[in-house]
Amino acid sequence: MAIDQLDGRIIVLLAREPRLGVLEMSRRLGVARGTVQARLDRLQSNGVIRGFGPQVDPAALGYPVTAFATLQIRQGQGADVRAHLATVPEVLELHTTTGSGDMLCRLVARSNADLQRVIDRVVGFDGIVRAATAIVMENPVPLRIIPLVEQAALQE
Amino acid sequence: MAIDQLDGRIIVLLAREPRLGVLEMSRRLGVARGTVQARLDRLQSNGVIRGFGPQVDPAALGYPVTAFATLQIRQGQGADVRAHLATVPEVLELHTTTGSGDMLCRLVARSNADLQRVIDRVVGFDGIVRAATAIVMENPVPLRIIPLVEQAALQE
DNA sequence: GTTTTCACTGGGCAATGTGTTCAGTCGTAC
DNA sequence: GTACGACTGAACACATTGCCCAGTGAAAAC
Repeated sequence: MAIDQLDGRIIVLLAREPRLGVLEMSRRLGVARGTVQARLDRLQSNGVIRGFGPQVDPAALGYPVTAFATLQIRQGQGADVRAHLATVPEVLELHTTTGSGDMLCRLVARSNADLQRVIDRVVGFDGIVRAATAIVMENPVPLRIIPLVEQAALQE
Repeated sequence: MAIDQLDGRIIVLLAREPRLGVLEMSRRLGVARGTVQARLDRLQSNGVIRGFGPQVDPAALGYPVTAFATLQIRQGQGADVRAHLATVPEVLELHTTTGSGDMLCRLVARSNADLQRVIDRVVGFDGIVRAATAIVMENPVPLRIIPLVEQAALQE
């Protein structure tokens, strides 16, 4: 579960240049190929590296509008609401949070007008008492992991 | 910018089994290798596929606590706050949203106690007027893209 | 109606990387 | 002092990659 500095360098290198093969990585890092391979296997079976799925940009897919919605759920309806939201493709992410039956979800839409349709579909469900939506205007820090990995690697 | 069904199948296949090579994908999809290669190149230069970076699980790195913080920013201090938050490794993501100088950020921490330290560091900055934090308890829908890709592929 | 354009096919080629195995070295924990 | 675990450097067969090509078909332009 703890990663050392070599693990950290492997992850950071891979994050910067994902197309690198094991052989090229071992050259860059100055270690044997088998070492890199063993580390990668370990990181993946550890669950530290979940996978190498393609990072898709919703904006490029035609969904340039992102929003976060805070939902207040009627007591005992949590499971139903979760199931409902899971069926909406525009719901990219859903969290339950502290607070009385609160959830937070990330939405995307084709336009501000389309966002209204998405929100209607999201909140058009019985268990949802109230919804507050915040539309994203800028994304100064896109989802990142490198600084955290470097931090974790230093603390060994 | 629009993707067709073959593009969609490529992305979905790649999301499910990221280790697949171009040759194996062409076999599974029943098209020529060159076609898959050309589509992938196009998807990447389009920006639809941003990359294939490793998906790192913060929990496995020792940061099992996730939280979302809503920050209210003093007028005109936005740029400074952004720069400040970018230096905090535990800030994984930052958005500016509608609302009077509001920002939303995703945080991780080693424990609930550690979250206090992170929040102190985040809000210990002049331009931040107020902060409201919601701790994530469950994550019923982890960040996903496949349903949206399928939706986009159908609409052609 | 003819021609151009474009994407896809199916094949071949050299070069490279992969998965795997092995023996040898080093430091550390017992 | 010995056993263990991790790393090294090398070898091997094999599959895949990047790149090229000519041929086909359909749709768009003329």
